[in-house]
Amino acid sequence: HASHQEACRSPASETSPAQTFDWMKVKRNPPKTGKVGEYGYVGQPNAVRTNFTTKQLTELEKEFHFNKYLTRARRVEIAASLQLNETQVKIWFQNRRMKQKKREKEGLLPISPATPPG
Amino acid sequence: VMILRSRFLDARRKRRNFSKQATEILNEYFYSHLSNPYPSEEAKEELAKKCSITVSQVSNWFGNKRIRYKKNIGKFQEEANLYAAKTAVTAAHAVAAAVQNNQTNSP
DNA sequence: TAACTATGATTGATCGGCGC
DNA sequence: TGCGCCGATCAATCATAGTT
Repeated sequence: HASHQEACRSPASETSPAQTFDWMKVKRNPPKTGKVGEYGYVGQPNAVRTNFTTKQLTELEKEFHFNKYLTRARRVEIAASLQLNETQVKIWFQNRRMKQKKREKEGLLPISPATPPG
Repeated sequence: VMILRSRFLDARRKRRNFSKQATEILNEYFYSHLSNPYPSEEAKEELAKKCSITVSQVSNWFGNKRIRYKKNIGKFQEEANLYAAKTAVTAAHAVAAAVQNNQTNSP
């Protein structure tokens, strides 16, 4: 619950390492990735991380190289063909784009240590 | 269980621990900002440069550190006190320097 | 050398914010 | 009011490096 310990303090340098701050209490809600049934959502909120099969990843990767973004229609097709939720496909593409961006960034700066002193 | 792990066997393969001083720098930052160990993009870039690692590696380090710290706070107490004391000394020096500087050139 | 632990990286999914 | 995306982060796990 609430603590009342902070009056005035420098932005850095804590004095009591044993304190528990809010970030240490953060908890993520479990994945609501339920199975998709013909009648809508069915099954329990898959409380665990889905492990995509190599086949699914291969197909997703293939589609990604074709299109970085998906249209609703394409998403439905892929989700159905790969036995995944539309959300999972959507999230996969989202994460894939971020991964792509990170790679482009990484593969450009690191190799250039051109850093004049000062 | 045909969980094809073969997809991994290429990246995480050869991992190198960061240099001791890089870890030192990262830990100093972490424990001196324990109330909110979330460095800004700029701070990450600075840490990355000081540690000679990439910004992503700095992000990974903080991500792992935060999760593992809160997972078992007790296990990090010793380390926490160690760095707390270290930064305290640094802070003391900084204050001393500030005072010195204040006396020599300050209207 | 085996068993165990510490640690960097990967990734499906969540959180908050933004634009439409 | 809702949806998709971005950027950051979480949390679990993998594979390896280091320690016992």
